[in-house]
Amino acid sequence: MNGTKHEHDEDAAAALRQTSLRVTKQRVAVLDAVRDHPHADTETVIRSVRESLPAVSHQAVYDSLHTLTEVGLLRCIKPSGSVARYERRIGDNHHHLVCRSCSLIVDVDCTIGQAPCLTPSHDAGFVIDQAEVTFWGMCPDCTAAGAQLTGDDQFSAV
Amino acid sequence: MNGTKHEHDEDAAAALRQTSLRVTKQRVAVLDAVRDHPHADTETVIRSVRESLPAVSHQAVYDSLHTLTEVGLLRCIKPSGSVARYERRIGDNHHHLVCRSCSLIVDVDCTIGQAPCLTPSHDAGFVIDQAEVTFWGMCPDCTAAGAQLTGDDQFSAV
DNA sequence: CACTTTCCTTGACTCGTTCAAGAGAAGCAG
DNA sequence: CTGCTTCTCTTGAACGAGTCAAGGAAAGTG
Repeated sequence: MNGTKHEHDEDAAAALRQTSLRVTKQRVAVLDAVRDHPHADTETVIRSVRESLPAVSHQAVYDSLHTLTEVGLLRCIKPSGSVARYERRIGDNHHHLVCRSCSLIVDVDCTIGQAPCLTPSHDAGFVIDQAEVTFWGMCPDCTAAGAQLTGDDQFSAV
Repeated sequence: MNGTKHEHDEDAAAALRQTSLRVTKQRVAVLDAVRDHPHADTETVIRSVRESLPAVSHQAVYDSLHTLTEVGLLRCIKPSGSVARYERRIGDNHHHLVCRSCSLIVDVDCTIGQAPCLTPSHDAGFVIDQAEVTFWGMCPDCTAAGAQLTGDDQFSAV
């Protein structure tokens, strides 16, 4: 295992110093939590942060996630039917594969060429700045387990 | 103006009869409401339905939207930061352009070829059944008005 | 028309998220 | 190092889209 807790903290602190944000232990812990739990939801981040800082308020985590997303240190994704999830892989506009059964999210790189689907057939006069692609399906585990879609999944899916 | 209220009702009723669902005036009204308000949210559907059926409960509308989506008469979309929205254009897996400023949603047809982006660079073993593409940007009106993104928009956007 | 099954009404409730006020700490100037 | 200013965190209440549950109403069937 390379990458100690301390190195993570240093890395997170350095990232924070490059913004105009203050370096607080809460924010460092939130950045580390998201690094350790890819595509984590807020609840997971809160639990993870509390392992090192038992007294953090949920509001501090919400605030940190918002602020860090605003300055570009985190990216927020919200697949249909899911709560907000955060990731530290930013700046490459990669896309996501979401399991309809267990909500597992996996990163996928751009599909065709380097700017896939960035040109809709007509843009209706819009100034487009991002194309977000979400692939829906079943992850290997759920496929193997023969998982069936629940009514709710079907509803929120299509 | 072609397409009277009565014709719409007949059309909606016919669509319902092709499923195993009962034809109720609430469901007919919901179908008509979604036809009349493309990409309408639930609140809009409720208001629209109450123009002809003042006494419908919000629960009846929620139930109808769910059921109609399940049987494939409606499609539900939920862009990040937006509530659920419904549309009657189904079966062609078209995509959406969303204005970051006013939340206007516009349909766009498939982009490259007929099955755009349906093949991620690696599928991580997933069985993929749908690729959902959302284009984010600014609609013509907001661009002309020089609308700036609010902090909140920026947050939920990237 | 009577009966069965599905659907709608009513009203309470959940859960993720946000709001607001005041206490606390980060960073800077001296 | 010390005090000051400003930003950040804690506390606790509130919000809103959506859901749950029980009983009454209406659609479809024979």
